[in-house]
Amino acid sequence: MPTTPSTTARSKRAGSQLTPDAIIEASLRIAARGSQDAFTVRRLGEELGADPTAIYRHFRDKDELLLSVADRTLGEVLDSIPEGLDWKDRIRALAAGSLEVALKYPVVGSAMASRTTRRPHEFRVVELILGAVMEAGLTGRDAAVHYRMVGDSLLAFVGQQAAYLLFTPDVRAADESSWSREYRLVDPEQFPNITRLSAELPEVTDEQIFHIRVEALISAIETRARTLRET
Amino acid sequence: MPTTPSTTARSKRAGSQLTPDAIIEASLRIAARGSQDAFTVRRLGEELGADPTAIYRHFRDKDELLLSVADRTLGEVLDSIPEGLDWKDRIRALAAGSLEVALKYPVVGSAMASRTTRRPHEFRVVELILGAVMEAGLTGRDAAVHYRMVGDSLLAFVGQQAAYLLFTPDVRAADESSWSREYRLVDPEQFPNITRLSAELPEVTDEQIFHIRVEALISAIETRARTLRET
DNA sequence: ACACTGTTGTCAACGGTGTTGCGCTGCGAC
DNA sequence: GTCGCAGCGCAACACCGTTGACAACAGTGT
Repeated sequence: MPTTPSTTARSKRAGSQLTPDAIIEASLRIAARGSQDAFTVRRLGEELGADPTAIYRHFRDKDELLLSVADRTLGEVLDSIPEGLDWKDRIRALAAGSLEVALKYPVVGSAMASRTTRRPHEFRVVELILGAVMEAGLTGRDAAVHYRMVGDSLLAFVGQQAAYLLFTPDVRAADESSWSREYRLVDPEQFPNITRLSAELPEVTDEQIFHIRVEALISAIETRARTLRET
Repeated sequence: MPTTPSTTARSKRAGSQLTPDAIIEASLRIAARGSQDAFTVRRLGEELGADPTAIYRHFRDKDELLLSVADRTLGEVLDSIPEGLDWKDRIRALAAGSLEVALKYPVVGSAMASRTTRRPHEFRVVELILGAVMEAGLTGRDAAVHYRMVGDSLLAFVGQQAAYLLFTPDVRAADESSWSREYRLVDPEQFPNITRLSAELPEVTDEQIFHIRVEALISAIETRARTLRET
């Protein structure tokens, strides 16, 4: 059950082949292969050259492993954020970084969309967002609510994008074609707005949506701060 | 394979016990029981008093059934939106209605967070949102992008809330307690902002977050429309 | 030097999932 | 009256996460 060789400094003993770190890294390797290769316990055992069930000596269940893997990727995100940015750019960097790793490890990103890891790196992210909204001028309950808005929104969006990558190619193709095909064929009487915009709708890219959603968060914080300042 | 008795008008024959509609309604009954009762094919067969695999005579696979069920709930949402609202209140009503049915049928809401049903009612939702952003003063590409912002954001948020309801009680308890317990115990040196707000953070309710996220979307549309008007 | 203890990996198996192929049945059409 | 065939039940498959019993082995106390 203990994750480290417990007491003494004999941690370098050759006997223990598998370590939590090795398992996490193997998980990331599988996750990086996207939907081509499902992230299953048996597949993980294969990747480690060990019996699949050996994993249960180091993690209580697959969920705990997933949380640990997610926390590792959170670290990647945090390390990619440069120092010395103002609050807006810090949020932008956090958003961009989160999206990047979520697309790199889709299984992880999608599984974490409505979870909390309660692990070291998560506290750093919370601290970062709180620092940003407070630097923007919010305090107390306002800061708390706006932090949750930013945190939940980023998680949801990033999870949404990641989950999309996990769909089988045919599902994804059907999804994409609907914009350019089916939406062009709707009844103009019943759906005048769709008809009017049928040319523009398929042109919208994920990057545009991502950008505008992040800016919406930032401007919500800004607006609230200005309102407080004026009263 | 055909979903209707194919050719002639003999659709009212008594022989066929199962119909797509009956299956969808049974699915909704199970989904409404939340996480207490998993939404599985076998459970669905039990609910229908039929063999589980009989469902495959009416739906290609579980995913297609899920899309149909989701479209049905979309209808519920649309019917709950009153006439004669201005664009802001229409978006608010759509958001509130979506959240309501997603929490009523968590499995459905969570599964649809990053999907597109490509079914009748979905076109009506798209039309509704497009109408709102155009009434706000956006056109062309601006309208298209902002529609996607609203649509994707609502879906993501509602899916996130629904997914949370599906977690086993112990996972949910661990999640909730983290705010009131663990976040109070962090190192004040390393996490000054968390420490400063440790009293306010657990006080934030889902309703507050929901409200502020929806308003952020509305004000983003408003701001963009004002910018266009001024130039 | 020895037995003991606790950790780590292997193996077989369990209960659960979605899904498919085969055979029966009974209705509607001719 | 007979036939065709859609609709359903049944058994089974492949896959999933997880558990319990067992073997190998390291470190420790006597």
